[in-house]
Amino acid sequence: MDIYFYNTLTRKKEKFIPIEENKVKMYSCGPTVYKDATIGNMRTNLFQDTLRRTLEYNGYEVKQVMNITDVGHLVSDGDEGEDKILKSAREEHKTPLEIADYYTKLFFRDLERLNVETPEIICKATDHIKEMLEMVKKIMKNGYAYETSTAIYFDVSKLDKYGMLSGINLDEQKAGARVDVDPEKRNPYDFALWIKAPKEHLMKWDSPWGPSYPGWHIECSAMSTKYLGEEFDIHTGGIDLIPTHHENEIAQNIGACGKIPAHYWLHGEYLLIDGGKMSKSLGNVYLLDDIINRGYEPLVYRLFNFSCHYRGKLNFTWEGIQSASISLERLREGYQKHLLGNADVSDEEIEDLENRFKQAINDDLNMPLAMSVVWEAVRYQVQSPKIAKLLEKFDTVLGIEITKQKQKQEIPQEILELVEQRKIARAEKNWAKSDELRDLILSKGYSLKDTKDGVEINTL
RNA sequence: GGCGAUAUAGCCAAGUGGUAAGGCACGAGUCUGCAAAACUCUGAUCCCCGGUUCGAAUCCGGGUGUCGCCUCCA
Repeated sequence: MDIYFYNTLTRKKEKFIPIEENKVKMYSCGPTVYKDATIGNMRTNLFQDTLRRTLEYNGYEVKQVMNITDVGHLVSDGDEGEDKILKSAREEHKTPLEIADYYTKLFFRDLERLNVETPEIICKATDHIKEMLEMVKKIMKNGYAYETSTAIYFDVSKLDKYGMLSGINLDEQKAGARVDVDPEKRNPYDFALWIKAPKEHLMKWDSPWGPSYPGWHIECSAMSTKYLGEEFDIHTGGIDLIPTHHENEIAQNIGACGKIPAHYWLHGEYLLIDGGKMSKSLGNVYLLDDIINRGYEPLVYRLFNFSCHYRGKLNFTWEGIQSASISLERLREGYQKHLLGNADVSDEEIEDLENRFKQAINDDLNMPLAMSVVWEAVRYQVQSPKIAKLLEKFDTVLGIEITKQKQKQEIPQEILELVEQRKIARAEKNWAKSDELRDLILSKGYSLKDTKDGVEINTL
């Protein structure tokens, strides 16, 4: 079955044709490890994970590379201000290495909690200084860069076209739109490939231009080329990376080897908070921990993400999380029922569900549509292990651990005794006492359900 | 000012020419002493105006609203 992706480069949905049959090489822009990753960051990672899982579902062997930016990302994308890592180091009284290590660990802890598959290659910028320097030299040699007193800049005017991803037209942009343009820069959109370090700068390396450090964008060009080659299949990232980071990455690769690195560029939209953007100043920045602290398991957030297409703005609300939480529970309960069912379902029926699921994910990762097929399977008119099997297969893409059973909690003896007393009261049809006991148990933090098979006790 | 996205039931959200998927909530029912849970059933003509068409949420034109980027951000 064909797969279609929306390609930011062409602004069209295109049939996916890999360079090498049955193999996919993809590069995913990873985090700058200077602060906690937000649930917004995680949305992008979930999108990328769904992408790779979909490719795997279709039988592709995926080689995914993800970078860890631990140097060079300045406070401003206009190549101004402090390095983000250094800024955090100063504020937290730690070394840059400590900062990077600390936030890298937290990042991967969150990915693991969200059941995100680990990329085949994870590479740190600081481990690839040599490759980056080589690339800068190459770009310079090809005539696409120039030196100033402070940095090596990429000269965007040397390109036939700068702005192919974001659709900006340099002629139409106001030259002075960016404040504080470095007077030595030839064009406002020129960006730093390499930056000369001030004396006290903590992170710097030797180079033909003295002690210096890399610009933000060169790492991705250098590392993608090293691990995936000059041309690979898919490049992913958040939508905000389009106008600067990815645009510059393309410029660098063209400057170095004349090629646009990736054939397909996929970008995930923003997560909104209560209808607006997430920002520190508004105080609405949420971490995965915040969701966990409210008593939800991390995979609830994963399922929540499937309620909307990755190219649409997803609005985060606690109501939405609650909705996803209930859904997750019902999906898992539904799976268990099918597992224990004994009805037969025709192979044609199974095949039909499977086809429609695959069609949905293969159509530019249409997860909301795919979920509707999942629900159809879960709520099928009869219960059958065949459907359970099918759901397990779906879950290789969903990653919501649909086979997971509710944990049996350790119930304290005190509660068990009260439940026993209530059982006797009920047998005597002493409803008043029965309800009194139920309220008492409730006040101690446990809820009761009277089912056909006896009493079910749950913690609140 | 430039670029872009979006407007579908209370909420979230699919659907891009043939009479509106799905989830959550609400309501009703089954079950239960009651409750809870579970299951079943129930709801929208798709921002407004005009046009194209046998036929439009879906195409075109105009309008309005919301949001994002161009400054840090996935």
